[in-house]
Amino acid sequence: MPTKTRLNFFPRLVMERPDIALCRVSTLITRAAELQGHANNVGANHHLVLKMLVNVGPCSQQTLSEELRIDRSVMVGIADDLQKAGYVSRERNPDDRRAYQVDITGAGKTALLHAESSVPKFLNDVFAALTAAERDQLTKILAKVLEID
Amino acid sequence: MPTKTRLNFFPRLVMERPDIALCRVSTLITRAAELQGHANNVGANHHLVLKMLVNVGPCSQQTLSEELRIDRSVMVGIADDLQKAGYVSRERNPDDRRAYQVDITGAGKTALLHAESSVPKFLNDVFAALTAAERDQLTKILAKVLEID
DNA sequence: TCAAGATGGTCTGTTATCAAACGATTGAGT
DNA sequence: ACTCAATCGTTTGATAACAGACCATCTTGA
Repeated sequence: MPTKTRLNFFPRLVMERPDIALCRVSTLITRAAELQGHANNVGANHHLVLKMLVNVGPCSQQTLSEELRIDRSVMVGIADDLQKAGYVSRERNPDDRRAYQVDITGAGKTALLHAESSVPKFLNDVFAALTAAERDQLTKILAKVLEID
Repeated sequence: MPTKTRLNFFPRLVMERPDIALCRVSTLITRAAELQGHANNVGANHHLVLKMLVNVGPCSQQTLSEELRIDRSVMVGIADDLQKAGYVSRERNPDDRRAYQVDITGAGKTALLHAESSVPKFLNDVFAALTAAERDQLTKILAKVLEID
């Protein structure tokens, strides 16, 4: 039988089109997260919302979605989920009755702590091939790319 | 009126969870591509298939999808599109009648050349914030992360 | 030769995401 | 006071991608 040909065409593509490589890595991350169960990248959006609420206090859905780069219409579902789980409260802002005032609850803080505890392991798995220095470089480069505001 | 608060919470997230930053960058790329019309990231998959066919010759859909990290079931649609456009031929492999023999046509080569010509500008726009050295670093880091075969 | 498993391509259902439109509310200008 | 545009949250429709099942074909091993 014809042995499986190893083409290794992709590395060349990475050099020529890093943008596509970025997309591939990001789907790779999603898969890795799914393998590890929840609280990593599956539910990453929920995770981020809780994290932000702890760090900056009560927010409107709009603020959350702008700051976290999550679409407004997606944020609706996330807020639904978190509220249903009892992780956030969601009251109308009395000063602006269009907006909600989303805030994290005690249960939400507990859940966040639990989720956070599994993050280091996850990152280690995803970026296993990278040295600490390379991870720092990557982080800085990504921050620069995202500085589009 | 209360001035729009700039929270800048996201940079902190980039430091703590580069995996999420990667995902955000990749959606950012998709958006940028859409703004610029086609032949960049919109249709990136089609582009990649043509590019690979030129470089490695006729392939089965399976080989294309493995090498390019595109799901088999997605590859079906891509091959359909390319064939319909006259950019590839698609005949059964006589040695293995399960598999197709996908090959690029003259029209496909022309289309690829045209698409390639707009890539440098696109990459420049997406990675505008990065120096040449940083782009090299990013490319190398991505290649390393993807070295999961 | 024949049965069992692997492989190539396809199709269906599910999920995540975005764009666009909508009602409700707010703010600005007149 | 009144109108008009902007904003907040929501819903709907569209698209991309993946998982899983499916059939046809090939390969392996008895």
